[in-house]
Order: sequence, then C-alpha cells, then structure tokens
Amino acid sequence: MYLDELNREQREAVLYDQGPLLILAGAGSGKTRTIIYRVAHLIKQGVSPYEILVMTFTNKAANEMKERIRDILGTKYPGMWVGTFHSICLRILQQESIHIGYRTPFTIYSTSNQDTVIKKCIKELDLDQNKFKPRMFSTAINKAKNNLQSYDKFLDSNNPYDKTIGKVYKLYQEELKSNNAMDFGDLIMNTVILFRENREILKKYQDKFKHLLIDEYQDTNRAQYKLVSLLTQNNKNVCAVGDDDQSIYGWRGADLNNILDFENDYQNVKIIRLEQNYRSTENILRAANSVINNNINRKVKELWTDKGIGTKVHLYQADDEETEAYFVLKTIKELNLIKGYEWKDIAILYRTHAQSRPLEDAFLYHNLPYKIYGGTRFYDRKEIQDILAYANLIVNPHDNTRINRIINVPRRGIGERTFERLSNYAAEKNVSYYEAIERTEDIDTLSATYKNKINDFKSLIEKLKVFENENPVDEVINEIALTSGYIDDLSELKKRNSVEAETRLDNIAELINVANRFATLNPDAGLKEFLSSIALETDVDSYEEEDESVTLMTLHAAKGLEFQVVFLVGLEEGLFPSLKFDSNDEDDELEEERRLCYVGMTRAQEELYLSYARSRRQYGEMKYNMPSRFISEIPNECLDQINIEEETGVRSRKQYNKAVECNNPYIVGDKVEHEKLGIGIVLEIDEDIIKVDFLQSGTRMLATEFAPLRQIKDDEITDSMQDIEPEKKKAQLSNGMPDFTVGDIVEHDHFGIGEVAVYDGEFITIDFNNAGRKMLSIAFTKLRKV
DNA sequence: GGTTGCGACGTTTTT
DNA sequence: CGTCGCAACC
Repeated sequence: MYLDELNREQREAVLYDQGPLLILAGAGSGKTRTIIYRVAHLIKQGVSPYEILVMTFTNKAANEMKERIRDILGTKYPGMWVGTFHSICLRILQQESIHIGYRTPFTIYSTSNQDTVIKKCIKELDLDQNKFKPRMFSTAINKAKNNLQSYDKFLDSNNPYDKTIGKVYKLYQEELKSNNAMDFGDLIMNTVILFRENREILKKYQDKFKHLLIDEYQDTNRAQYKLVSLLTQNNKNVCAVGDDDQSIYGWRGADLNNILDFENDYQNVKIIRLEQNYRSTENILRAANSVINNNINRKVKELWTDKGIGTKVHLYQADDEETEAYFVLKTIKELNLIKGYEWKDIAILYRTHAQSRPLEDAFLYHNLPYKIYGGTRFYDRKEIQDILAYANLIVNPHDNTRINRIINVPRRGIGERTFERLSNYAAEKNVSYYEAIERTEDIDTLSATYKNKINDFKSLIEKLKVFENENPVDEVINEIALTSGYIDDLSELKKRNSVEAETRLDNIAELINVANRFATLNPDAGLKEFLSSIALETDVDSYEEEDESVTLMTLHAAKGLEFQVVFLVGLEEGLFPSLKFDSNDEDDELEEERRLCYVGMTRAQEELYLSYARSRRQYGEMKYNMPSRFISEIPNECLDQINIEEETGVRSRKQYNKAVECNNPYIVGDKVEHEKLGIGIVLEIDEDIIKVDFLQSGTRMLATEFAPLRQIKDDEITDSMQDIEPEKKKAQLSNGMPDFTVGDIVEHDHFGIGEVAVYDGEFITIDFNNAGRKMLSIAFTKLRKV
C-alpha cells in the first residue's frame, strides 16, 4: 500500500479530501512525492484524470511528475493535464485563440525575438537609440504583463518615462498581434483575459478541472495567481504546495504574499507543514536554517533530519577566482579518489553564469568531465534561430520578424533596399510581409531581377510547406538546412574558418537530433507541436542524472535538484549577495538573495563546501570583495575552516601553475618587505595604493608603482618572520583592545565609526554609519573602541 | 554590399 | 574581459 511509504504529515496531505489545502513543504521534505501520491490517490478514489490539473514551473518538474505518476499507477494517463504554467496556457490559448483575436497556430517569441521587435518599435517611434535600450522596455513590459497591466496605465501616466514605455508597449503589442505572435508574458496574461471576458469558456475549464495542484506556489506572480483564482472560483479544490523560504523569482514578478496570504484568500484552509528533511545531514541543515533565520518576512519553521550529524560545512578562502577554481578541482579529485564519490554526485553552484569560466578553464586543463547548464542557451544560437525561423515561417507565414531575419540568410541577393521596398508595400496595403511576397508583381518599385529573387524565396518556402505535410519533423529540419542553402553556406565558410563553422554545423546536427527524438516520442505531433515544445524549453530541462560528469549551474537552475556534494562558490559581498546594499539592510532583495543561499545550501546531501575569493576579476578589473555576510550567519560549530592563512597566498597560486595577471601584485594579507621599513602585512588595497602595517614602524600608505617593496614568499619566511601574526595580535591586545562584543562602538581608519553586529573571534561584522555593513578579518583590521 | 576594426558598454537570476 | 553596434574600408 503506497500510503505506508509516507510520514504522518505527508499522508494527511494525500488523504485530505475536499477544499483548499496549503502544503508548506521545506527543502527536501518529500514535496514531489506528496503531490504525486495525492494525484494517485485522487484517481484511486474515482476522480477522472481529465479532471486533474497539475501546474509546475519547469518542464523538468512537469516531466518528473508525469513519469512518477505513471510509475505509481502503472498506466499512462494521457488525459491528465500536467505541465508548466506556460505550457498549460499555451494549450488553452491554442484551442481558444479565436476568442482573443489570434489565429491558430500562433508563434511564440522568446526573449531574443522580443528584443528584435522592441528594437524595431524604438526605431519606428523615432526614439533616441542611445538613450533607450531595448532591455529597459522588455524588462518593463514583462513586469507589466506579470502584473496584468496593459499599456493604458502607462500612457495615462504623468511621468514622461512611463509614457514612453506605454508608447513602446502599445506598438510592440500591435506588432506582435500582426505577426500572430505572443511572448512568454502574453501566454499567461492572455489566458487571464480570455477567462475574464468569456464567462462560458471560463466555466468550461472550471467544470473540467475539479482538482488543481500547484507546485512551487511561492513563485507565482500576479497573473498566475489570478489564473489560479479564476479557475478555482467555484470549486475550491486547490492544493498549493510551496516553501516561502525558496522563493527566488521575485525579479520575475513572483509575489511572496501569494503563499503568505493563502489562508486569507480561501476560506477554511487546511495547512500542513512538512518539516522533516530527508536529504541533508544535521550540520548542513543547521547551517542552512541559521542563515534563513535572518529573514524577517517568512513563516517560521525549522527543518529537522535524522540523517545524523555528518561532516561540518567546509569553508575555504581563496586568493582569487583561479585559486578558488583550483581548490574546487583539487577537492573534487580527492573526494573521488579517497571517498569514492562519482563525478555525477557533485555539483558546483554559483550566482552568475560568468563565474563558470575559471572553473571551466581549470576542469578542461585537468581533464575533469563537467557539464554546464544554462548560459548561452542552445536555442539562442544564431544558426538555430535561423533554421527555426524557417520552420516557424512554414507554420505561421505572417511572422514578419522571422521573414526579416532570414529572407537574406544565407545571402540570396535580397538586400536592405529591396527589403525596404517590400516592407513599404506591405505597410501601404496593410498586409503581412508574406502576403506582399505573394504579390511581387504588384510592387512597382521593384525591378524584374529583384522580383525574381523574392519569388525564388517564396517558392523555397512553398516547397518546404509541401514537404512538411508529408514528412516527420527531423526530416523537415534537415530539408530546411539543405534547401535554404544554409549548409552550403557554412561548408563554404568552413574552408576559411573551420572551428566556427564546424560548431555551427554540429549545432544544426544536434537540432535535427532533438527533432528526431521528439518525432519518436510524439509520433502524432507535427512541426507546430515541435516548435511550441522547444519554445518553452530551457537548458536545465535537458539535465540528465546518468551523465558521468560534474554539474555546473546557477543557484536558480539548481532548485529542485539534490547532490551528495555541493560547492557553493563566490560567496562575496557584491557578488552574492549581488546587490550593493547600503545601510538599509533588511531589504526585500537582500532577503531574496538569502533565500537563494538557502536553496543552494539545501541541495547538499552529505558534503557542503563554501568558498570565497579575496580578489576577483569583474568587468576585466580587479575587485576586492568582503566575504559574504551569509558566511557569518552560519554558527561556528557547524563550520570547518579549511585554510584561513596557512594555505592561502603564494603557495596555492603557485600550485595552480598559472601566472596571475594583475596591475597590483598584492592582495590583502600578503607579507611584504620594504627596503627601509622592513617587514609588514598588506591591510588594504585601493587601486595602486596599498596600506601596509609594518612590524616596527606602524601603518603606511604606499604607491606600489614606486615603493621599494617586494613580496615575501612563504618558503622564505624565517623564524622571526613567522611571528608576524602573534606579534600583531599582541600589539592589538596591548593597544587596549581585549575583545569586542556585539554593540560596541568602534572606529576604523577607513570606514569610520560603526557598531559591532557580529563577532566570532575571527571575523567581525560592523555596521558603519557611513560605509554600511562590512565584515572584516580581525587579524587584518585595526579597530579602536570608542 | 560585405568585411573588418575599433570604441563604448555592461552583468544577476528564466518561463 | 567580452560582446555588440557602428563606421570606414575593400
């Protein structure tokens, strides 16, 4: 009996019969299991699969659910709707598109397509292209759609900036409509509009879906929230599952209040908390719990585990991003060799994609198999977008943006002027580009030569249309690549630039593979379905557990996954948490960063490594960041500091066997020798000025360019030099600074006056009146009690 | 009409 | 450090 496999709370959630149910499921508490068992139970109770709707945020989660429901019931239920918010809405809209003025099939515009259209709008509105970047508008428009706001609200605004947004938004929307295209935001918003304006259609779906289950409810935005509430107006069988501590999509419009206010939105809500964590050891969980405990805006809960204490959370301080990468590499090799972990058991998580590069370099150089998820997305590659533009055109010929993209790709002599004449005609007659193409004879401005060229393009598309009717999708893609001349073009290029052309050809081959897999799995589906499915697909969806390689991904992409070993790298102020917070510490955005940290830490089952670098290249220049405040939020007894001081510096840099280029050769903590002033330690660095604390003569500011300084290597250190540390500490003590306690008012030479917030003997966190919160290493900091 | 070179600019995170 | 867009070149 499947109920035996559940704990008490999980079982209660599965058996709870009618009415709104909120499952607050902590990280690793068996959330997915609970949902699928609930679905299985409903079906066993006689609920038809047709009456169940399960909505998730990622395709990966949706696929996993489908698979596990099938496993547990032993049959496949094709009638059950399980999918992402976007795919569910797409499915509804494709059936009902006529009611909102769209033709079926319409096309979906991804982020990059969106930018293309917006760029065109900016041009058409004659806005200063240096001042107005497409990104500003796409951000604003997406945000508006997430909040169900139309352009009217912006146009009515008194704020000139908002007015401009309104103008672009409006034109953009008209452009989409005439291209018969929708962007991601439209998929949700238009479904809500459809339901609001057509009561009988809404009723149809309300009647159909007797049970709604929503995964990751904490990530719903206003539009998604509205969608759920419309569908559940009459029958309140809504089961929302989520964890407010794992809400990490605020920037995408996710509203934490949707989950925090669930009890107020519905009457007689049953709340079930899943607090037993089945994933991590005690040390990891305690560390994660105490980090997230610093958030104010949350439902208080405390996860527990019976997995045993486990090893402590490891902390490593690196000199720079390269030594950090080397540390990760070295540790992974040891874990594999000594403890027997496999590559696939290990993940490296970071805040931004850019951080993957040094790791990738190190892994490549030392032959460690790895796989990076996300980043430059496969479907965003130029050649893929080009081929898919043809495919989309076959399905939806009114797609002007895509005609524009490929009418002369590869080159077929239809230049800018020719295209302009074509588009002018289309604008004049108020027809789509493709309709204009069908009527080239009417376009007086075109000479016979160019009419012929356009006609050739037309017959290319027409032939592909015929081909598409009779062939599976992978062959259609292949045919496009061939007959468009794209392959020939690349083969030609290959003679001159073999690497570039080679990878592009490989990518096209991979696209054909993807199409082939799709055709095999969905024998009844055609090109239209294939295009919809990949429009909503991301790289993370292709994550495969069987892969024999180490996983690299962003923290966002890691949600929902678990690994035996997790490295969380780049824990530095300014990078993670990413934004520069001034004095207003308890900020929504900071709390979201902290949740992200919590998500990352709770991915680990057995070993968790945290690391930060004292210096890091950002935007091509050296930055010296403080260790992340999140580190100081972890209790000391859970932490195991691998190196502070003895293993940093020259030695590990040498081990990495690579010259570190940098204008300023010093980093904080380096030991240096001055011709006259003797031996000292670098305290602070500001561009090419460094502040050095000399043993004999106190602190001095020096210009690295002129000062007769040299760095002392570790192996040169003589007995007397090794005493630098104890000497320093003694000096501090004799200065009348026995110890600090929280609340002490202190003065720092550079940051000024502040109040001690956290102090653990090693690091001290101070809220400076002017400089904000800083965490400083006590060994390198001169502080005076005031 | 296409290619190459230079300067300005910028980074979270994704369906 | 890269990429992107633009301008001058072939």
